[in-house]
Amino acid sequence: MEEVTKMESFCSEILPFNRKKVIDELLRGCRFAGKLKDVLRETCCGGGGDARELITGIFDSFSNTLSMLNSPEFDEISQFLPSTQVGSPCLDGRKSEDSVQSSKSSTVKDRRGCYKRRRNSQSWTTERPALVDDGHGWRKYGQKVILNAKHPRNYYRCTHKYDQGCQATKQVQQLNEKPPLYRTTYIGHHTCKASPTPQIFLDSDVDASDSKTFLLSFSNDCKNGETSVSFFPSIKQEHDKEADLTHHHHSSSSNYLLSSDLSPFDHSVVNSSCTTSTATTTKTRSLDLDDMMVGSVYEFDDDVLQFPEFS
DNA sequence: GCCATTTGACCATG
DNA sequence: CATGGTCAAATGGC
Repeated sequence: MEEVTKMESFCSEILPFNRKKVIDELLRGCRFAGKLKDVLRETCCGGGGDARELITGIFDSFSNTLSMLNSPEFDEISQFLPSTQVGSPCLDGRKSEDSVQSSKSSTVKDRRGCYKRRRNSQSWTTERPALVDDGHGWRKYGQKVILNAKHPRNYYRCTHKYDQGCQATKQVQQLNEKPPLYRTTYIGHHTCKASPTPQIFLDSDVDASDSKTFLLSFSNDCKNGETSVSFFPSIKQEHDKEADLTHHHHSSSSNYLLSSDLSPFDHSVVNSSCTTSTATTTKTRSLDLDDMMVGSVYEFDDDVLQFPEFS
């Protein structure tokens, strides 16, 4: 299985510590994913018993992997990570900014060097007809009139920016009045511990109690030119960590962490998403599910993913 | 009094 | 220099 080979190669590069365990677990998960992929090809909705069994296997596998990665040993791994990782305090944390400021003028009005704009942070955009509660606590810190825009843009930061150092921000701008349309740009992932409420699902027709989390993996098969799709279940309590880890380690990847019911998955949507994946090798990108909503269009740095409203 | 929002100023970036 | 992202004092609501 080519996916497995790529995964092993990847793990060899970034996981020198405790590598075999991690690789074994990831390989196992990949095998399950491959089987699941085949099953889903034959069944239109993927909700059969076989799929459920495989999902359970993948669930266990990746849970184990995450547990290992979250061990203290992982801290040692982090030193091998690329320096371009997002969320570095040196890039956008206020403490480093303040230290810069303190070395300059003490005048209150003089804020030269007091902050740096965040760059390299992962961002994605949603467009929705109404402002919805995404489950996170946000605090407005600015409003700006934007050129050629009818409405001002509002700037929000996570309420846990200072108590937990969460660097997540979002920008909300109303695009239309009739019908109302709001564009929300999320920048950075939540690192705060506060667990979001499931309210994000209440805005859609999806029953929150049945909602599950899946990691969609898009990969191109170099041999026959086909794009393959795998998706894995995840756990709400852990996906923050998962997203964070993946984000830091695979900055140039193309996996999508989505929330949805398993059954209503629409193949045409999956296929159209795949065509936007430019990878000639397997790419992995995960996103913070808590910030994503069913029924929205997501634009990432270089990809577009449409996730339809389920009926 | 505390906390969130408002708003003008400051600053980074292209 | 224009634009937009962020800061922080002022303000308002509870």
